[in-house]
Amino acid sequence: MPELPEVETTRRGIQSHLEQQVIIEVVVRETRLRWLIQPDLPQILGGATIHSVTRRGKYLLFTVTHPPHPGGTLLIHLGMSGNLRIVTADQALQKHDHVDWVLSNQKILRYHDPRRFGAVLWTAQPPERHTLLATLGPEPLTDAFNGDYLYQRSRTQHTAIKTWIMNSHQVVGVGNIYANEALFLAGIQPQHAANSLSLAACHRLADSIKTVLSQAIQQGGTTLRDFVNGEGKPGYFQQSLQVYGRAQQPCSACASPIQQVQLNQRATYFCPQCQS
DNA sequence: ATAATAACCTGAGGGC
DNA sequence: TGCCCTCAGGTTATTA
Repeated sequence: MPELPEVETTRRGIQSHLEQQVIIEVVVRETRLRWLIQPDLPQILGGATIHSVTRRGKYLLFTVTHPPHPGGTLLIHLGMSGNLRIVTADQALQKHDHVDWVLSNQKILRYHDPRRFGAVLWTAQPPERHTLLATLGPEPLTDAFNGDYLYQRSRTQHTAIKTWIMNSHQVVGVGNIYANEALFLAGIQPQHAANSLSLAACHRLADSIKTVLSQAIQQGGTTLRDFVNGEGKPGYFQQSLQVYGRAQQPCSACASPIQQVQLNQRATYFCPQCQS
């Protein structure tokens, strides 16, 4: 469910409630996520102080210190259906509320994930060295990601450009909704081979990815069915979607019917007139 | 190395 | 009401 804008929206919503707080207790009700939650996580985190709440791609990173014990980083991924909310103790438990972090300010960070594709992982290493983070591509909203990078990296890649930009080893954070939207904005057909794009097209696409993701963050993300931010409220970028979920509806620019095809098992939407 | 596919899960919605 | 099918915002592991 959550792509970069939804994860960033979550981060911004929970950050101020967590930083400098001590973790009083960790309650794990379900350990079977994408990877099993390690059994000693409550012991490791009990008494630790949360220093910072940052993001790398679609991962949230909670840096904790625990003197005289070693510190480390809690990594949380929301998968397809996860969310993190700040709640109070009187908030009734819902089905699929898998983990609680009880904090010294009386608040609780609550992880909810029906499909359990998400992850809650602990690493004592610098987080960028963790196996899952070490091979990630650049952040799309930094200068390291630009048209030149996209052009150079895609020269040997015959896969569809939409599949390419959704690959976190090339660039992080772009999921199915925003891949569709960015390609529409750039005027590029999703099924074109990545190595067939001109340098100019690569620049348009990199710029479009930055624009779409930035605007979505400003609007608090996209709520299709169940995304909620740290306060439990939905985003509203869904009102700005130009192609995603709009099969057969008229293109906002030229009124041609939006087409839907399947690309690598993912629903793909584009305007056959505006995107070439 | 590259590329496509299977797999991990639950829940919602449609057709009958 | 219920059963069966398809689909869903992600990513890794496996297979050609």
